[in-house]
Amino acid sequence: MTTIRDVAKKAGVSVATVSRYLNDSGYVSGDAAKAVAAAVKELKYELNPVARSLNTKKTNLIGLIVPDITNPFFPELARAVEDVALTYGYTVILCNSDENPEKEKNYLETLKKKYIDGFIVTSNQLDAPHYANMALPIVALDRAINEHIPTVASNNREGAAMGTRVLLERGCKRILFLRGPEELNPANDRYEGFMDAIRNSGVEYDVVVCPFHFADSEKIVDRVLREQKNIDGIFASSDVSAAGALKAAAKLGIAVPDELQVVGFDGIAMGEMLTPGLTTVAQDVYKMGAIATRVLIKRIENQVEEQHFFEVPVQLKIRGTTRSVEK
Amino acid sequence: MTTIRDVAKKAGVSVATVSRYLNDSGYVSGDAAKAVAAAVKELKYELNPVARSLNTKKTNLIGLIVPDITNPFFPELARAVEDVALTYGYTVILCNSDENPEKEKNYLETLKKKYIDGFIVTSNQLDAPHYANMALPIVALDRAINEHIPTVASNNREGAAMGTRVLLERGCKRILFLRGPEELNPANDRYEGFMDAIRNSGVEYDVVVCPFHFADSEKIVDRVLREQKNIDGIFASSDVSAAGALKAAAKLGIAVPDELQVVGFDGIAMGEMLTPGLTTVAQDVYKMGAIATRVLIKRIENQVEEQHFFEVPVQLKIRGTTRSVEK
DNA sequence: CTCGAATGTGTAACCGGTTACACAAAATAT
DNA sequence: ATATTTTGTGTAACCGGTTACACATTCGAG
Repeated sequence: MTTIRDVAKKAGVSVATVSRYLNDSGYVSGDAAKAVAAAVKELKYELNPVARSLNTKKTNLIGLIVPDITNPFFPELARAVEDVALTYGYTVILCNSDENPEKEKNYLETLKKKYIDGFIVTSNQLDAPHYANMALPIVALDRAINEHIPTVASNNREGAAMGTRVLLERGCKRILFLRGPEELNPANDRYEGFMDAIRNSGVEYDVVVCPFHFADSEKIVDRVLREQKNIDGIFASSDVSAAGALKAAAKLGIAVPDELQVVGFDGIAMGEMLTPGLTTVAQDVYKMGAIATRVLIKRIENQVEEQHFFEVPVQLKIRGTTRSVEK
Repeated sequence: MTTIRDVAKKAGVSVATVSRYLNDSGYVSGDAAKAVAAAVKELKYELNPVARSLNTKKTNLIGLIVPDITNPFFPELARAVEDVALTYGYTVILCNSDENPEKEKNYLETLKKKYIDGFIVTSNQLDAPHYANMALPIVALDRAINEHIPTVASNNREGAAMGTRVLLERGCKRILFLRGPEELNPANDRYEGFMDAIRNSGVEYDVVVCPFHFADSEKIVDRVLREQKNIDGIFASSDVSAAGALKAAAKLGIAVPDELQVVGFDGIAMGEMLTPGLTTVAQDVYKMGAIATRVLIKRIENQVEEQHFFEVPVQLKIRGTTRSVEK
């Protein structure tokens, strides 16, 4: 392995000059630069990033902490993070936290020791002490807003209001809202948005807490639909729970969208694979990931960025689980 | 930051002794061990892994190269890799290759310089020169088998035969096989399996090449179904293309499973969210990822492992896109 | 009792970079 | 012409570990 000393010797300069040349820092004369460049080329020298990291405490590594990459919301996010990171010369470490604070903390600490440069985090415990003392650039995604941590999120509240209006405009008279887990910020925002839209509509509604999980949602919706025969619209806080609802409806022989209209939230790819296609409030997950990554890298590279909160607009995707609007 | 020298001083021993104690290598007396342990505790010493890596050229990092994490087949794989890696104290770097050899090569080289310990690769270019000269532990997943690279894969051929038989047993008289891309090994194996089962059945069949992509598949199947009205069974080489086929059938008003039965391959979560549920040949993706990771780590840690090929059995999941078997 | 092997420890080189600092030469200001 | 600043370079310390090697002691075998 050729080292910087080999290069220095061959170029007839000191290692300091070579290092300055390589990092474009400090003064290097034209002659020296030429000599070093030639030596680098001739020796096929490649800088050892680990040795560099030992000094600089930087690694061009960023951590992406998600609850579970298996949740269909996250792969696209990961993809965006990876794409943007690559553009800037960074590499992504994937961490599944299972929403487990211990696991999360463990990752944070282990990777910090490895001189990781920063984290993009999807977590609902951003206020936990292990984040406060972090002293490392962090960007929060989708969830939880903390004073000191920049956050990228969809306008969940407005999005949920939009989704609700889709059902209202299409004549629903009794709407079931599948509220997400109460400990999740975005789920709460969506609940607020639903309430915003439903409150003055005069339409009857019902709220049931339902995890973002297919089988659980199917079970819950099955029960509710059996108990309350007159429900003609469901707004689910996630596409996965919407899929569960559709399944339950199908098993009960309830026709969608004729007897029951369904709207989801998220915009995951599965939505259009269903038949009928799932009407949904689509988040621009890729964009969220891309923004988060850029913000993080800016922080890592000490560029000033005054903005702290980045809201990414959602977009309605009207598909087959709702009827056409005019009566 | 406390260093090994601080610990040595406090414990009244040399840095070599501390290092030996920490690494459990060489001789360390009971007294020395106790003194060092106490010093470590008192100083809250934590070893700097980057400094260590500079010497050992190991980082406890492994790379996972997938074509695209967004493809629903891969998140579960990534999850398995991550879970097992964590167990052994390794961390996972995620790389999306887009099947692009340049990108792949670039990752390989960049990360090798960072002293990454090994790679798990899902690629169809394992014979490419950049793999041959790698001199790093690699395990191949799902695709391509190379003399020197251990491979973990499903028994695609037998699985495809099983899937085909599902249609045959249920009385299909004219089967359409959606063959995957010809450059993918597993797709070819599935084709062979299909042929194995169909050849002597006397049943008519048709083969169409179809990428593992929803919209493309829908388009292709739509065309074929329009042209050939008598198709009563479709075996798709992937669940995503099966979903496309179902969508096409629905749009054409063809009833599944009454007029047309469909079987997929992969066993991704989406399959059960569809209505009717997708009958499929399920791969045990999690297991594949877990095995691959264990094999890789064994290699990294120089444990001998004679076995080179690991076949993971597939499992039939009979759901609603096929009828019950008895006539 | 002698000797070779096993046990235990420290010094210093090394992994491969970065960078503070000292110093010299050239350019600019006075 | 002198003082000051800018430019350019090298030496050596440093980042924080690992480890080859030399050396000392203890132990069991013969």
